[in-house]
This record gives sequence, C-alpha cells and structure tokens, in this order.
Amino acid sequence: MTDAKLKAPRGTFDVLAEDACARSAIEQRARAVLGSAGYERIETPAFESTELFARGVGESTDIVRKEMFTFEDAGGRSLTLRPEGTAPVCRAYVEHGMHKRRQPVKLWYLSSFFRHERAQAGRYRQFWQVGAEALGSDDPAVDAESIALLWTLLDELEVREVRLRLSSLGSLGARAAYRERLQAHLRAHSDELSGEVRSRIELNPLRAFDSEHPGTRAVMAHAPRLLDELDSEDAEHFAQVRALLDAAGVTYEVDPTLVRGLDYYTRTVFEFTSDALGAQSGVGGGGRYDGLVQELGGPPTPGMGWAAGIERLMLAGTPPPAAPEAVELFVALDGSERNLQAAAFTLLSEARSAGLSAQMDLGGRSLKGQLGHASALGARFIATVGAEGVLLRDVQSREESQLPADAVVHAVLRGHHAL
RNA sequence: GUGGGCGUAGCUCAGCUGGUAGAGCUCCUGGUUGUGGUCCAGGCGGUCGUGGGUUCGAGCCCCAUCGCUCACCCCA
Repeated sequence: MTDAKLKAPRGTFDVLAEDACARSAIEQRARAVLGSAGYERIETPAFESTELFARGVGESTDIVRKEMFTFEDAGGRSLTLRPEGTAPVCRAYVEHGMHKRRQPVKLWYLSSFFRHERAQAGRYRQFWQVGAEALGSDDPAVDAESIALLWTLLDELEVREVRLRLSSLGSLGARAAYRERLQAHLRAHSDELSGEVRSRIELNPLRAFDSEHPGTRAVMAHAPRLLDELDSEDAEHFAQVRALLDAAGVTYEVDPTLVRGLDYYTRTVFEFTSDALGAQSGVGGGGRYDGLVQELGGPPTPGMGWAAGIERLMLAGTPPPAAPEAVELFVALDGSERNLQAAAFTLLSEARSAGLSAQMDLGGRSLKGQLGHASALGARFIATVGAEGVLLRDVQSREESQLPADAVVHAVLRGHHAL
C-alpha cells in the first residue's frame, strides 16, 4: 500500500467499470419490469428528519436503535441518512397530496441506503436497493401483483436458487393482541429459552421463531401461531393473495414463522431468499403496511411494497456479459506537431457530431502505442492523421485509403452502414 | 459490540531453517509485424499495513495496533 491514509470508509466501496455495467443492467431490468406495470420512478432525499424513521420504522427495531447514521445540521435539526425506502416514499406521498390521485399510486426507486452495521458478504454500510411501493388500495390483487413483479425481476436477473416464503401478520390490532399472547407463552417457559431470546421477550418476541437454540425451538414448537389466529377479514385477504399468486404461477411456501424486521408491516409479508448467497441469504422482501401513512400524519392509507438488495442480486444473479462501449473511429497522430493535433481534434468532433463514437490518443503515446490502444478498444476504423493527409484503415477488411481530412467521416459512415 | 482468517508492486501472488525483495499480468519505450493484435528486449512501479521488541542482521520470530474479510447479530 502506498499511502493508505485515504480509503473508502468501512462498509463502503467504489463502483468500478464492470460492476457499473452490471448495476445499470439491473436498473434497466427493473425499469422494464416495474415501468410496464405502471410503477413510476421516485427519488427521495438521501437524508430525512430523524423523526420520520423513528416513527415510521419503529423505535424498537435494531435499525432505529443502533444502526442509523444520525447527525445535526447547523440549525440543530436532527437528520438521518435514510436506512430504508418505504418511510420516505410514504412521507412524499403525504407531502405531495398523492391521495388525491387515482389509487393506488405505484412508485419505484433504486437508491442507496445507510445502516451502521459490521460489513460482511452482501451487507454494507452504504448499499443499494431497488424497491416498489403501491399506496392507496388494500385489494389483495395489489399484494399479489407486487410480489409477482419481484418474482419476475428475480427471474429475469437469473437469480439462482430462489425460494419465496409468505405469511400474514394480520391487522395491527390482531398483531398486538397476538404479541401479548406470545410474550405470555415465552415468559411461562423463560427458563428453557436461550439468554438471547429471553432478553428480547419484551422488545421483539417474534424473533424467537428464528432461533437455532434447541430449548427455544422446543418452546416455539408449541407456541401460538399468528397465522392460525387471523380474524376472518385478514384470513380472507391472505387466502385471496394466495389464490392470485397461484393463478400467476408464482410458487411459494407459507411460513408462519416468517417475521420482518420493521414494525410497520401488517397482513401480507414475504421474503425471497437465495441459497447461492452466504449468511445474508435474503435477496428481497416486503409486505403490507396499512398503518404507516397514517402514522406519518397522512390520511388512513393502505400500502404494500418491497425492496431488494442490489449487491445481493449481483452475488446471486447471473452477471450480464460485459459489453464495452463500441468505438467506431479512433484518430491517431503520426507526428507530434501542434497542427496535427488540431486537425485530429477537428476530425474527432466532426465524427461525434455525425453520431459516431470516436476517440483519440490523449496520453502523448507513440504511433505504435496509439494503434495498440485503438486495438485494445476494439476500434472499427483507424484514421491516422499525418503531414500528408489522413490514412483511413478499415480494421476488419484491412482496406486502407488516403483521404483528405474532410472526407473521413463520410467514408466511415458509408463503410459502417455497408456492414 | 464479539469471534475466526488474511495484510509483500496498480492487480494476482512467490519469498527456503531469519542474511537486507522477486515473478506473471497491466502500463510506457524500442525492435519485429501488412500501422495494431504475435514475438523479443528494456523501463516505470514496493520505507513488505503501522509502531515497538528480540537479534550482528527481521518480509519471516514476539507484542501491540490499524485495516480488509468471513461469521455471530441484524437485514435488502
């Protein structure tokens, strides 16, 4: 390491050439899949009022309790780099009066998010998510469509070994009542639980379902299950979602122990995992959040959405073939005189005005070096500007012709279209 | 926050029982070549993560520290 003082901060990374291609390929797919379903692009600020996340995501979540990048601005306002995308989108929905539009309002984003966690494979402090949110309808068809769209996107990105788990958390009221019953069950068996789970009974009892601890698993095996206790409306809603997914050919497994890390979820929740990933096996997930918009000060508005991690999609998906930018014309200099460079520069801008992709040497290389460079770029034509005029070479056919400078672009265009 | 693994050139890595730093790739120059792709030669590039210690002598041994990475946890 030369002078390793300045490095990207822990958990962050630079996106370089090949990765940049893979990322834009993912973005193009997302735009195609979501755009054709009527989702509109939205971008929200990289930071928001801290209160938005405290209220929206939930005070009891790990995200709010210990993972937010929070700072004060010069005016003493508490701001936070967005740790997730749903609360900001809901804030924008309220702020811009989108409840006056035709419902549901369907929005998608691809943005970076920030969480102060220890980085590992597929988990970073600044990471990117593609997400989709549908606000303003509690129709089960919204849930099914949303899930099916992520299903399609994962399929198009050729994400390997995908599994979809699905469940329902019921309405907020039912969920709160259930939570108390589950806590009662856990407390009754607290001496059989792992210390970890025991200490989280009050804060996040649903987590107990995820434990690997044998004693805890035994206790959870006969714990009450939320899915068995849905009220008739919620049960009917869930049944409809399932029926529609079946109709769309989306395969899933119902997992009553599926829990999500954010407080705002109600009714439908789901998660896509890939066994091709390491410990961070979730590629994307989401669910319904019928209380969130109101929680943020808006009118009672149901919502449904998901997010998928770009870095995880890249790990579990099939990277698109790297297609370097084609170079149609490379302009080389045979000599170092100023007027040659000027002539080459004129030719270069003429070529670009004509719509050709064109490059010239910017590194003061020898002629041999320039030709090597042109070759490495895969240039289709090479124009060598010399004192005698311009020598245009068709790299594929190896034909060469000596031309006046102002005839070069025309010749390239003609040769190009002849292909 | 807690563990395991790893830090030698821009990249991938050698470096013996401690003797004072190397290869390949990339990049640049020259030669060869149908003006490039092959081949040949040369060159640029490292206070061996950092700081101590042991030793006549440390890339190698010891201690500390920082960084990267994987996992716990959590989630996308």
